Amino acid sequence: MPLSIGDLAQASGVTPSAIRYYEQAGLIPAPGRKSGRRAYDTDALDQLEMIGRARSAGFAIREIRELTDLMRGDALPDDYCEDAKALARLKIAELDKQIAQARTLRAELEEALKADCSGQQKCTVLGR
Amino acid sequence: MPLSIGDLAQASGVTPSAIRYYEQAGLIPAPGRKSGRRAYDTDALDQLEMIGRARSAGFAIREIRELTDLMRGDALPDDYCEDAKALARLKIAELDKQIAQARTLRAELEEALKADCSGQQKCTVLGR
DNA sequence: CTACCACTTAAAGTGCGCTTTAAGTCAAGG
DNA sequence: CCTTGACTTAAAGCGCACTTTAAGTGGTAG
Repeated sequence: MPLSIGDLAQASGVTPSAIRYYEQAGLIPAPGRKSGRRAYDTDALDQLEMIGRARSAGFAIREIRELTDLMRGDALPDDYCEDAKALARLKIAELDKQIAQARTLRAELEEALKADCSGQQKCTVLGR
Repeated sequence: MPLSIGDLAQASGVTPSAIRYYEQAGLIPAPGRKSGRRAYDTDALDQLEMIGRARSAGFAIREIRELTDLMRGDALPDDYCEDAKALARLKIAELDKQIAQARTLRAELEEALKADCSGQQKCTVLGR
């Protein structure tokens, strides 16, 4: 039994208007319709979750579209296979860099937490 | 010898206008002036690098300001120490979540790379 | 039949994070 | 002296990712 856009929004935490926006932007395929209304099957949920991960990793809508286009294998002749692999490797490298930066920042915050302010005039939690 | 805003931009990879914007937004303190012009010392560079990490981790300018305010220890009575710690812990948790998501996405891309398209009609690099 | 409610569209609006513009200041070099 | 060029300001502009609005379409419950 297919999901309405409202159901999908509920399940995914993405608003209906954002889902329509993603469809228009080509991030998700246009679903079937029941009496004019969008009817999704459950793998739309997986797609939205992946989009969420990519967004939170800082990828732009345009970049995500490049990836999802490839993942759907749309009109992708054999010749482009290496291009697709190159794009994937590029994104992996970006993720690695981003993960490293997040870890550095995490360490800085963790370090700051070690400070002990008890008995001091000023809080030194995040100060030197 | 202090750096001009142009020098700092060169060294940090952040444009002069973005640096002024960060100053106006309260992310970095207003530096001293030499005949009307901003004169930075080298720890401005560290601050910009940290801001860069936080931005790339998806933190908003407002959130970064909260952190940098605390790190400068500005007008922070002892009473607020626990608040500061709570904020730091919150951001650490956000970073952990974000790192986990980035890793999931990385694994998805890595998995896609394992496909072998040679001799196929369509590229399957990022397909099912 | 009526009312409601979730949906539909296209278009306009919003907030963020800068960037660009316009007009002016200042120190150094020719 | 005059130009050059990097700086100064305040204000306007821009692209992105949505959100909101306005007007309309069904299917269902009372």
